[in-house]
Amino acid sequence: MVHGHLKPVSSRLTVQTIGRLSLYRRLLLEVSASGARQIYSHQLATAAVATPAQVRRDLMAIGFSGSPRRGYAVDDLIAAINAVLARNVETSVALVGVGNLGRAILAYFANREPWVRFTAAFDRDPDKVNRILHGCRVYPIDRAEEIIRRDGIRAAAIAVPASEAQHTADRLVLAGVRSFLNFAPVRLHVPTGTFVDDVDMTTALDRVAFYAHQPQGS
Amino acid sequence: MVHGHLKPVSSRLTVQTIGRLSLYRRLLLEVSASGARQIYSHQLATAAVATPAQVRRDLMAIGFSGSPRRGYAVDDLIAAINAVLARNVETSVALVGVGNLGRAILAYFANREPWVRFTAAFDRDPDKVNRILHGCRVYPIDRAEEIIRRDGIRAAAIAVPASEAQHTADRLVLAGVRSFLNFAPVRLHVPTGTFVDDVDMTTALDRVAFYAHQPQGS
DNA sequence: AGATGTGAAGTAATTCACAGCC
DNA sequence: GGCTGTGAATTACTTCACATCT
Repeated sequence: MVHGHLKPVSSRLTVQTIGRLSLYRRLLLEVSASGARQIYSHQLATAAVATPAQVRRDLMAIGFSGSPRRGYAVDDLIAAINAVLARNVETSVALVGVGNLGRAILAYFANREPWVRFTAAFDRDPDKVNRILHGCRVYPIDRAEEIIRRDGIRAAAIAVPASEAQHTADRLVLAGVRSFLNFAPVRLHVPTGTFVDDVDMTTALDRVAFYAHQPQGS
Repeated sequence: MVHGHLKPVSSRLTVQTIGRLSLYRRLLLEVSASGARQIYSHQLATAAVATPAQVRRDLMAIGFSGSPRRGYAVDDLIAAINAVLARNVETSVALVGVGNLGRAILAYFANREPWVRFTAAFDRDPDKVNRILHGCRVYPIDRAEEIIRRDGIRAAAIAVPASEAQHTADRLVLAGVRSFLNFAPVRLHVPTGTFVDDVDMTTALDRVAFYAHQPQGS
């Protein structure tokens, strides 16, 4: 779930379009690696479990055109999505909370998305500090504001316990963070213009449990 | 993101209502622990970062009524949500893939949601098998069908590499699983009547990176 | 007075369907 | 012929606004 609000952004780029562009890019990178140079909207739609019209709308939203005969040029499309999603620069992300979940996040993203890098992690526990985990240095939490300001970090992942999440977010906002990946099972209150993407595994598991009990079919 | 599709379920219970009910329950459990017996829609809405009308609609959808004078009875509401979300029974969930992420999932959910339990985990690696992690026994992947059938498990979390996710899902569907929590960064193709909730950290991180670059405000 | 419950309105997102092009 | 691009239609979701109740 996404909240934190009000980012109409350049005209027609909604949150869900951004999400699907991320998915398309991932699929296209595989397609490209497999050697294909062109792809049709219906092929991309099948891979993305979406409709061809949806794919075309999304590509229209970023101003990317295909050819009626040959579809979309795979590598050009990847480049276009790269340009939109991260402005062709590497994004630095901070991580707060280096528990089980935080470490799994660092491991998961190490070398997975070259355009995003966890450049600093923070934890309150002195035993965790000053190590390097999966290429990311862990600092004491008190240095968060200083380092985030120094490095101009504007995105952060929150992997602290639920009870500390709001306070953590408040501090990070003051330090200049305006985009959050929130793993804590609470909703964060943030100022207008700040983005929050909730990765709410708790809610997700509850939904899965609910549908497991629904009578089969329909 | 949620796909897998077509669960109109009992009239007005949409996927997002189910998700918010999960959130409300979590908030209400805290409210209840703090001693409050009644709560107004606007209070719950503030905690959930939603509107009061949304909260009332959601509660209407599960047929729960409050009193104009005193709002909603906290414990009754928790009970009502429990009845809807998991039919008041404990849901058994299988985990496939006991890597970094899979282990973090087991750790994260251990004792977190009493109404859901990871009762069996599966992995291909013989070194991981036959241990008990956070109360969950790890079996060889070849025994998945057998054990899922035997225990009547209908929900599963997929935490295998992207390249194996579809194949894993196919096998689980055959064994009787009809609701998936998918952590792999791919979209699963599943039969109608099967539910998939994607916990797509990759997409989420890309979104966060995108909004980190958006000009501040609005 | 200040809540709830809800029809009606509004807004957002998706899909249809078809003109235009290769 | 079969694809793209897109206005129009549809569907889904949220919010308004007010009658109703205590």
